[in-house]
Amino acid sequence: MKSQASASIREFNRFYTGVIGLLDQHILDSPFSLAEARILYELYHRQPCIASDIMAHSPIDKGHLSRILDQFKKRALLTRNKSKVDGRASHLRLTHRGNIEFEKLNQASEQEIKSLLKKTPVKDQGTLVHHMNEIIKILSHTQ
Amino acid sequence: MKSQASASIREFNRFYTGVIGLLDQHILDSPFSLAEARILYELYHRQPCIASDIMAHSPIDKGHLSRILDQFKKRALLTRNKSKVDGRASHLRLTHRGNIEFEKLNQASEQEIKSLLKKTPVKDQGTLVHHMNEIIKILSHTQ
DNA sequence: CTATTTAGTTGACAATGTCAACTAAATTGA
DNA sequence: TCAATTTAGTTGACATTGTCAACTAAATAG
Repeated sequence: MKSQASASIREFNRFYTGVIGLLDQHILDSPFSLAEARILYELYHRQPCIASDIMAHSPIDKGHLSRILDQFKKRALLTRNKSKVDGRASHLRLTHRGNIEFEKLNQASEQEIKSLLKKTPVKDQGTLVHHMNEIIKILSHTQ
Repeated sequence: MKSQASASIREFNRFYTGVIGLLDQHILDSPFSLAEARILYELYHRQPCIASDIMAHSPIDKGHLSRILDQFKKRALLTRNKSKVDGRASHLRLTHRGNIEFEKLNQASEQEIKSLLKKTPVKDQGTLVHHMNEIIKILSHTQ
């Protein structure tokens, strides 16, 4: 690898860290932390699931996760039902309210992206998505 | 914008957050936090500069920055010289040791990228960089 | 069955980030 | 010119977030 490549990648990383920062701003106006928003996303898409499913797909400490789930339970966003086949695990499911909260967050995120792209011609938006998909293809073996 | 585009962008964001996480791992083995590493990067490239130059280019609270600079001073990585033209500001410069430390971090980062790409054919590495540069072009107006 | 692994909880704590009040110097503008 | 405002940076107090290890209980392996 030319060392140039690694410099370019690092430049992209700094740039894109900024983009992600901009796009995460909507979370600041929500009742969720970044970690909570991520967990909510995982719950929404994986439910019913158990805590270790989430840990397998999201880099979070199990103590931290356990407490976030407590919080969600207290806020009536989540139900935890002890599994009948494995007494150690609990089946996690979002409540109606939990699903609604996720969808609100999701819509805010969509708005954030629209606002980011409001000066980007639609044609370029398609090209952008293409480049992103290609990057995922090339790097997918690393994840 | 098709809502498909925003879904793709969010998928890329989740994916790339993971990549950045992998590439930042070397910082865990270093004597620097993520924020410190970022500040060190800015200092290295902008020196001599003042604290507000860094704040203008890095999204960090001024209190936080002030304390990180204190730390760097204590660890003999940094000198602070009160400006003669503006008595409020101090000129920041890395010491020899500070520069060395940055270069070590930089090399570790380069290693991290090499290791990430070790299964990626060189040709794909070039293509990857191309896609990254195109994304920067398309989104550069947002930063 | 013992030994180990897995799922999750809890306590203690460290690291990190945030907010506001504050000093001092520079700049603005009537 | 000089009071008002802005800018640069510091400090204290605090909240949030993340990390580590010890622990219970259930499941699984040999």
